[in-house]
This record gives sequence, structure tokens and C-alpha cells, in this order.
Amino acid sequence: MGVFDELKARGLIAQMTNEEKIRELLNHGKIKFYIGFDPTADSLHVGHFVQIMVMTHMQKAGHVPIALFGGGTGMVGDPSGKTDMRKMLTKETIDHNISCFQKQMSRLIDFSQGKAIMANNGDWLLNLNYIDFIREVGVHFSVNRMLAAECYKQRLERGLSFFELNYMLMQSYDFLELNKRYDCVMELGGDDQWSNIIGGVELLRRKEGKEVYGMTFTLLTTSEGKKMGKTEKGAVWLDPEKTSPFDFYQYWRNVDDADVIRCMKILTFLPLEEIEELAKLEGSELNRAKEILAFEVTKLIHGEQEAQKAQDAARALFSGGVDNENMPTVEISGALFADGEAGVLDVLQAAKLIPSKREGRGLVQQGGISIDDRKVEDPSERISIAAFEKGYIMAKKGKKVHLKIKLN
RNA sequence: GGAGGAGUUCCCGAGUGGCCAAAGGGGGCAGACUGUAAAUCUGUUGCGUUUCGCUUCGAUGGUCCGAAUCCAUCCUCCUCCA
Repeated sequence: MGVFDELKARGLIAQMTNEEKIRELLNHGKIKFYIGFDPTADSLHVGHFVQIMVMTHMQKAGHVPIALFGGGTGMVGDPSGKTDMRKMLTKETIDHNISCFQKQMSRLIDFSQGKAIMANNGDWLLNLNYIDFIREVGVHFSVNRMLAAECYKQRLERGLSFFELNYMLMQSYDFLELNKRYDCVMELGGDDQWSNIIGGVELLRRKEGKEVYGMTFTLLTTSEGKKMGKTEKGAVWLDPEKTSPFDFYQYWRNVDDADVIRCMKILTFLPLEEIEELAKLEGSELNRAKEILAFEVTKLIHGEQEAQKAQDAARALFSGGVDNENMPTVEISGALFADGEAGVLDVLQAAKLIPSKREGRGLVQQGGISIDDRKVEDPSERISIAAFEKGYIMAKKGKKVHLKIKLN
């Protein structure tokens, strides 16, 4: 199966400029293509991961991915599909974020021997001459058409500054520049990038008379259309310091029934036939599929060893096993136990299992807190230091949040 | 530049002198039911030494026994006009 058909079968492709031509190019040619990443945070998140999967699929088929980092575009911020202007980032933050992105990305994609390329649009955007730029690039853009674009719809109601309107030109110019430098002929991106991608394709046609291509892939959303990879605590990060492998694993372990198969197709390299088999599972059987999904995705990001640890810990916690080697662990100060004992709420707060004692009290009253498998009944209960004889205590909030607490 | 309008707790949004830690909804968290799912129902959702105290309604100052609510100044945003 050609890589185009593979991507399509996995449900990754959303829109493209010229299906026949692109199918031909991807299945039988060897091209260079690019995907842009704006450095809005100091770690990649799950949304980026979809793009990385696509890059990997393409790379395996012999194409050369160019990962373009937004050292220039990050100075502005993409208004597409956003309701508000993004906070402006300083040059220092952007550079720092880019180096974080690069580090993570080089673990996920093979950049050796020209198999993939990293570029930074700051190299050409930051020193542009304003007049030259609007004369050479700006003339090719129609403000009327830009404003009609779906992605600015919300912004036209709430306000769109000229500053941000420039974003599309900058991204389009990137394509032009990458075409010159690397002979890049295709731009990929999330479906929210469609307008920006078209901008680049049209710029190349108008300015250079070249035919280049654009393709977007589906955004990772739940069956209800909500963006995936976001939790109440923020994004699901690829950086283990920001989202631990255990939490990462659990995120996928807990996806909605309706989303498992789609996630598998998009986020793992499991063969489609195997996924189709799993798709036949029903009801509680689906838990098996969820376990596989969680394991596979965690393995891709954090490596097989971490994935195994996360899986062992999860199984132990939820199926009553004994192995708590790999449980999420936190150390708290032994000073709390100066009198030989300490209040439960103080301990839990120190372990960051509860944000405030007030909330902790509420949880205890509803029966949501257990220590060492015994439900805490009274918020004023005290824990004796003797409870730590085995070296730790296990605290549980609700059914899913387990924490091993040690003293230091 | 001119004329109006708005800024409320995580979000939306009610509140126009004491009954306001602030309605309602969303979201979150927890309980029940389950399959570590969804849906549903229930509770909870500023902080604390919790029948009470403290901090909070854009910012700062003021009036008042008492202010999210009134006054002044400032900041930010929106609409219309230019």
C-alpha cells in the first residue's frame, strides 16, 4: 500500500489541493515536504504528535520531511481559528521553546544523513525589509478573500489586528523560501492550517508559476468534536517532566469507547488489519483495545521500558496486583511528623494530592480519600509516622488518582 | 479625535447599598451505577484553626455604620461617527 493510501486509510487526510497528483507523488515519487511548528510552549504536545506521525509515515516511504520551526512566525502568532490574540512571546522564550522542540523531535524522527531537515523561519523572516516584502509578497494577497476565510470568522466578530493578519503572508512566504532552498513541493498541516497552506500554494503559483501542493490532516478530536489532548490541567505534553509517562499512559487508557479505534489508526503504527480486528471488540472488551492503544502510544513517545512500567503500575493499581514499584511517587518532608504524627490533610496537601485543605475536607466527607486501602472518614484524622514503616503510604483520591507518598 | 457601552469567582453570565463568598449554566472534582468507558442521578467547586474568621467582583483612592453595587481618577475592551 502506498503511503498516500495508508494515510487515507488511517483517516488522517482532511483536505488537499489536487488529489490525483498528490496520490501519484506520494505513492511513487520522492519529495520534500514541510510542516510548521510554532514555538508556543516549551514542549510539544499531543496535537503535534499527529503531525509527527505523518512525518514518520512519509519518511518511511522515502520522502524527506522538513520540520520548520517558527522563530519568525512565533513572533506574531497564528490567528486561525483562535478567539483571542495570543500572548506575545519574547525572542528569548521563542528561542528556548524551539530548542526544546528540536530536542524532542530529534528523538521521534530520524534526522541522520539528510533523511529529514530542520529549518527555522526566523532565518529569513526576521530580517525582511518591509517595503520589499509587501511589494513582492503582499501584492499577491487579496484582503477581501482573506477576510472571507472561515478561520478568521470568530476574529472578525471580536477583533483582528493588522499585526495578526500578516501571519498568513509570513507562512506563505515560508513555503516560497523552502521551495527555493530545498525544492520543497508540499506543505502539510492540521486542518486549521488549510487557509494558510492555500496561501502558500497560490503564492508560488502566482509569483513563480510553480505548481506545489498542500494537504491537511484531521485534527485529533473526540467523537463529540472536542479537541483531544487537553485536560483540565492543560495539554497532554510529550515532555515526561510535564506529563509523566504514567499520566500519559492513563490519558489514552481512559479515552472514550467511541474514540479508541480512530486514535489507534492515527497515533500508532499498528497494521490496519490488526486494528480492524480490535475494532470488532464490544463493550468491556474494548478495554483490551484501550490498553494496547495506551501502551503503543506511550512506547512511541517514552520508549518501551517506560511504557511497560506505566502499564504494570496501572494494572497493579486497578486490578489489585501487588507490584507498586512503578507507581507515581512523591516525597514529602518528614518535618511534618515532628510530633510523631500529622493531620491527613496536611500530608495530602504536602503531596499535592489536594490543592487546599478546604477541598480535601470536602473529598473526605464524600468518601473520596483512602490511605493504604482504608477510607478516611474524618478530616481531622491524624497519621502516625508508624504508618510509614514499610517506607511509604499509598494515598488514593477517587478511583483513578493513586499516589505513593514517601518521607525524606 | 467625538459619542456611547462594558470589565464579576476556571469560562459564560445574573447581581445596581446590607438577606452576596456572590443566582443560573458550562467545565472540573467526588459519590452511586459501571468496564479505569459513555450516559444518567447526587454532592461539591475562594482560603482557613469552619455554627466563625479572612481575602475576592479591572486598578487606585474616596463617601457611608456598611460597597461588586455610589463618587473620582486611571487602565483595558467593544460599538457608532470621523
